Amino acid sequence: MAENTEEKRSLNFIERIIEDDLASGKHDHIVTRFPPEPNGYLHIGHAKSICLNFGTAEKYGGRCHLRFDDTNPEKEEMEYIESIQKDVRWLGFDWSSHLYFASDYFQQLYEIALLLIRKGKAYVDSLTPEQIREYRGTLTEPGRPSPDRDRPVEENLELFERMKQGEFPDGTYVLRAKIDMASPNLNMRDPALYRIKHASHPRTGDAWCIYPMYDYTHPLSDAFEGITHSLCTLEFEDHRPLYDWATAESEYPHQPRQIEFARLNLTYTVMSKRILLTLVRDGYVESWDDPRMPTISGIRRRGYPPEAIRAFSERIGVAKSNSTVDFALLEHCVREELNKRANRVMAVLDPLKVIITNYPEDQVEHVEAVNNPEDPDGGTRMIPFSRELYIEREDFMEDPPKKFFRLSPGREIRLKHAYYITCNEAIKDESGKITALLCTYDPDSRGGWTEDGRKVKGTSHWVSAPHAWETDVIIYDKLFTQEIPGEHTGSIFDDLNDQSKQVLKGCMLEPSLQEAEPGRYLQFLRKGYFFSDPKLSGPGCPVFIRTATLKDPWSKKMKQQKS
RNA sequence: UGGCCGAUAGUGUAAUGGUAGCACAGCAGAUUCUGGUUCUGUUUGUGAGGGUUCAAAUCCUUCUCGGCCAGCCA
Repeated sequence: MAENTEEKRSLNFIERIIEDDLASGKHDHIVTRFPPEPNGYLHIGHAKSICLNFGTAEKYGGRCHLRFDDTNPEKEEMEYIESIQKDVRWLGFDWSSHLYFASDYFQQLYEIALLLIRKGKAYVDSLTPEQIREYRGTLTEPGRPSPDRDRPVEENLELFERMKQGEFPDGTYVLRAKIDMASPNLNMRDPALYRIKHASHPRTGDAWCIYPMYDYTHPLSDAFEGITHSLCTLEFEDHRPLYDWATAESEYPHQPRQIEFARLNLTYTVMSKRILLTLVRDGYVESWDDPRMPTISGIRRRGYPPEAIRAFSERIGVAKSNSTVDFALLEHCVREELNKRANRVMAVLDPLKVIITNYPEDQVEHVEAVNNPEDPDGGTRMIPFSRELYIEREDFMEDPPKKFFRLSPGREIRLKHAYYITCNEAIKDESGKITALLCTYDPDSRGGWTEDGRKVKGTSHWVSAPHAWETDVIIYDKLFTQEIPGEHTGSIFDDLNDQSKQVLKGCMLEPSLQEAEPGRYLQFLRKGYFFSDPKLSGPGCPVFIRTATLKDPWSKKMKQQKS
């Protein structure tokens, strides 16, 4: 059909495997899964995995399951189960009816454990955790068999039953796979399959006091669900032989295949759950969904659109080498999306009063403003203009450097959508601080242009003073000052950016903004992309936070010259 | 000096024996009622040595560097 017109995009190594499997007839459809443990909030690294799993399934007309790996009741909570579902949906993915929980398989898993025992492939061990570690050997020395390794099947069965019945306290017994204590891969040295935990599970309550381990549960869950390609991160590479052992020994007809890829690392951020928890717990940020956090809930509040995250995920690709993606690429994807859809509005964040001396005292007129030049259907709105206005303080310089083409004494600029104005005088207070600018306007320049076609290089945004809505605006910046936090200082907490949150008081916004509903993506003209934070906004009083700056070569150049 | 995996511009990722490409970042310019967007141009790369071949990022080999593994976590 449209084959010729479509550019042939190169495949990543996972797609290559899938296409081979489809071509060879090994599979006629594919099934993937996203398997979070509900023990915390999802972050941008999980977003990569979500996009990869759901996106790949979508691409090949298959399906992707959302499965919670809830095998450790001590760490897991209902709250996380809900937030994770919300995050996946927000990213734009749909598991339809395929929502699963490893805990739903507890009975099935238990029965397979019985099978393994009967086959002589598993045994109940009474060694303590410390002893098991000793017996395991080291990276360079083989392990030794546990004294319980050759316990008779009947005895194993009986003990396992009693474990299940709750006869033993935590840690007294464990069910172990009987594989190879001399394997160079430590995961194969008789790994634990079941442990005793007298803990209440968020979903199964007190029905069980033995819980299966990840290495046992995960491959079998994949098998039960007919997962064809089980995508996980690199650190599970060493577990693959065990994954294959479990699916084979279970004698379950479907054999899934585990494929590992490199997890996402991003400059200027940390992805470790432990550190993120510390940031929240010790008050470095305000919450899990603090807009500075790399959590999905954080970036959602920050005003990053889900489409941008998906585009980002697409662009970073997927491979097997450890890598760290430039944060600038994420911001690029955010700007690219927001440029298309964010309406342009005017907000003066650091106001400087401008008085148009030749404009009638009580006159107010309304000028028409295009909402989004990138969107032909974006429409226009009317903005009040009057004798007294605010412009950005940084848009005026008394003694401007070269290439400064904003306002200064005797110079003319354009007020966006309105008129040309010329500055005549800067009013100062006793301390020498400029308090107001006296300007004149050209009545023939209404709308921001003139018949004579004279060039006006500078354009400023502005707000009519009597109509302005005065409010605070929150400016967020990177949480860390270093590309790799802690790389040089040894502690990521020494590299925190103490300027990561600033509340700007007394900002002057165009009046229509007071009506902005929560969750609006906006561009404050020349200042950046802003978002009405759904968490902080109330009816009639949206709270705007900065999502990202605009690219700004001028201020970058000024900063470079300073330093 | 155990095992497994990896190494391509600054960053990320293609090229699977036949012209090393794309994106971001950087730089320079054009356009612009946002110093935004858009457009054009451009700097920079196959970790090292050896081998096979007419031809190697790609195959073989040695080395170097990096990551992961000794939870009854996932």
